[in-house]
Amino acid sequence: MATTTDKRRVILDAAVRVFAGQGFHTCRVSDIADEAGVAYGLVYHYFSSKEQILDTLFLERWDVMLAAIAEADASERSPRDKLAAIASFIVDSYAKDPDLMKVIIVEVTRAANTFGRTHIEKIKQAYDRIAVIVHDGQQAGAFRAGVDATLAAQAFYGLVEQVLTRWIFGGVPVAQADLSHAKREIVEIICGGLDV
Amino acid sequence: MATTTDKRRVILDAAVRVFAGQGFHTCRVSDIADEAGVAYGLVYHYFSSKEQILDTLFLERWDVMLAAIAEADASERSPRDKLAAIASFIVDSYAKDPDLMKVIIVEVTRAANTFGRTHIEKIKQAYDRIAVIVHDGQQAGAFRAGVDATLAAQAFYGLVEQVLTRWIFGGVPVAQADLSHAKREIVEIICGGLDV
Amino acid sequence: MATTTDKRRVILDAAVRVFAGQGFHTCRVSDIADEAGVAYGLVYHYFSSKEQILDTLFLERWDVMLAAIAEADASERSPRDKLAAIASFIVDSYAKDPDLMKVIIVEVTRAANTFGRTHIEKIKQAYDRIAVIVHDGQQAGAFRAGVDATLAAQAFYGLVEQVLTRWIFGGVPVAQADLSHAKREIVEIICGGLDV
Amino acid sequence: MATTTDKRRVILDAAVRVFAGQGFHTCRVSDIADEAGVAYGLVYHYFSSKEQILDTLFLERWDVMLAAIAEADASERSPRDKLAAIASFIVDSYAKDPDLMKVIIVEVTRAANTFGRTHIEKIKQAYDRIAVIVHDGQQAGAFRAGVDATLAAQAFYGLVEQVLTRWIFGGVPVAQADLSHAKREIVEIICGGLDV
DNA sequence: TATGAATGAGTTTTCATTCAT
DNA sequence: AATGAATGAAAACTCATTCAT
Repeated sequence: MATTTDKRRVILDAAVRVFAGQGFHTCRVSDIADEAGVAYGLVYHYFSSKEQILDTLFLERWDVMLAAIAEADASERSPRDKLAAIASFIVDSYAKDPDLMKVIIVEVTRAANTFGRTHIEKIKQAYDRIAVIVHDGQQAGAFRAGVDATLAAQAFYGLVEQVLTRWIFGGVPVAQADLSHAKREIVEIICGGLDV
Repeated sequence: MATTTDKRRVILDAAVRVFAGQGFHTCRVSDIADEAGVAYGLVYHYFSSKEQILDTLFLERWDVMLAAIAEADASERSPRDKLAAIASFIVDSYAKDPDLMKVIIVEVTRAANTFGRTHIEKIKQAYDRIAVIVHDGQQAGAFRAGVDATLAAQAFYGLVEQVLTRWIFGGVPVAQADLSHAKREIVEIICGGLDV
Repeated sequence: MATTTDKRRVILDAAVRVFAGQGFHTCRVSDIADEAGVAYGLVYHYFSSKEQILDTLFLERWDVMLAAIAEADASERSPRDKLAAIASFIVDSYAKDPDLMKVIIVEVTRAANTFGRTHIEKIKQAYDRIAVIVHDGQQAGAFRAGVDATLAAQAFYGLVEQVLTRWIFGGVPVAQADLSHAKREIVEIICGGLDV
Repeated sequence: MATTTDKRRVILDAAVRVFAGQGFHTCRVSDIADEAGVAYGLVYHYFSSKEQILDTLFLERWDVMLAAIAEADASERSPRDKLAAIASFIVDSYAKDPDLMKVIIVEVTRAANTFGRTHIEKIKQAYDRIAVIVHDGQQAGAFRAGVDATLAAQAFYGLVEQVLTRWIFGGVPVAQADLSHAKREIVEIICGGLDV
């Protein structure tokens, strides 16, 4: 059993904890090195800047996310179940590694100025694919035709992000029951709406 | 002769433009002074720190927002129209001063770590009041009882923020038609849902 | 009597001493600040970088030098005396402020890679004006026509620089007698040549 | 089969190109390793520091130069022809390997502070031997007695260096005709002088 | 109020050098 | 000999904040 000591990975993982704990702007590179238990310079051996670490973290994760969305879309499920699968995936991602999701959302996805700018395109891909699911659902008669698909996709993704944000802000570990509840309700609200 | 030269106001307004343009973390206090056309030190005459400027900006605006929500809630409208009024108010706020809304959302509302922390309570008030509207709507039989009111409020607010974020990221001025479209659809989606 | 405390000047003068003593590449900005007796940051208040300080020093001095050459050329002297005046000016410049001349020569004039590059044009102006003096001397029949004027100018300037370099390397203060001797001999060698 | 892969030599040659291209202070040891196509650590296997590489380069070349001067001096030539031989040797050295000469002159010979310091003695030997040639020429009645031999030697060497410096700064490859012209004129100016 | 020079701690980044393999 | 990961000291530069005028 190979006790892998991939220092690059160690640094990346340490960065997640540090970014989540103090925030990207607030932390120092030395905090990451310390947390990783490696020499200062090694961080720069593997990454060209603090930004590039965040970059890497985001890209790694977002690609998994895009793959999950694609897979959901490609499945034989109903449109509603496709959305459910996506919501489920994101919620589970948070449950598995709250720090990582916190970093992705707080420091990248929602940071319109500094960082998000760089990744707008990549981020939009996720929105767009969800919009396609909604649109196809409308074509297939599973969803109401009268709604703006793009806006609906935003509602869906906005709600998911909002839920995670609450958990992130809350600071308390989220119970298994909350996860299930959230998964179920997210779809219920978006699909069922508020009207009687 | 009301050539009011309230330098404090001038600085505040300049800060909005600077924060919106470069981001809170990226800009320097001198950028604000330059933009305002005042001496460096004057910024510190009126504000104790860079943070305090953002603080002030947020508080000023958020109180107006809370008032608007309260007013909507207090009105004789239907629950759905109350949500419509709030959506309308926020969208109009963006139309009137996109830079300010950008700053509020990007630098405060969504900055879970650094800044948002300080204002969580204040921010939550808005969410909570919206949740109350939903809840009351359910009590009154205007909204479905089966939905989690808190989650529904998050869906509503999440969608609104998501729409603004799109506009913010887009960088292009938003047409009047987009505003009206957004106002209408936001409510339609949240209330009507996607299901046929 | 205005005890001028132009901190900018103080920094510039301190830089001369530090550059002369340790060399541009070897010294730290903090050495300059210390030598000047000012806070670290003030150096950056007046100059944008360590390089820019050297830049300023060079430009200030070289312009004086070009003016001296121009003045010598404009005078009614014989070509030989014009060269003598220039040699005299440069030698006196060294006598007056050896550190400054050391910095100019060692760190700028002779540093083909890093720094000199930037100022090649400015440096060339001096060479060219001297060449013109030689050329005019040849036209006027005061100098031999058979020699390449540009090369002769290089010989003249090369010798002057070589002499200063010796003094610089020598490290010992130069006696008045050495100065006079040098002024006289420089012209004698360049004009009289070695041949019997 | 002499596919000699003397890595030490390869590193040395690569260093010449790198030093010439970026300058000693600006380049990194890794640049040299990259240029040489060897592993980072190998540079330190053969040399104890970046300085030592420059050291080696200088010493190798300067010894050849001193030998050439000695040889010229030992020959049966006239003093004037001895100087001509030396000028010729240096000019040819530049023609053969401009980068190497550039490094020697710019980074060692002219760097009074940092590097030259170490080699002052070695450098002076060249000057001194040239001065001896001049002095002997005066004794033999071939050169004018009235001139300071040391200064004359400086004039000679100063001109040669100045000519190379021009070529170095120029950056353009030098034509064969320029080489011959320079060789001829250098001696002509130093020996014949400017006077009619 | 208003100015902007002065301060100096704090952080990123660079890179020569070492060392285990 | 050869490799390149690992180390960490060193320095430039930034900028919020203070303060004398």
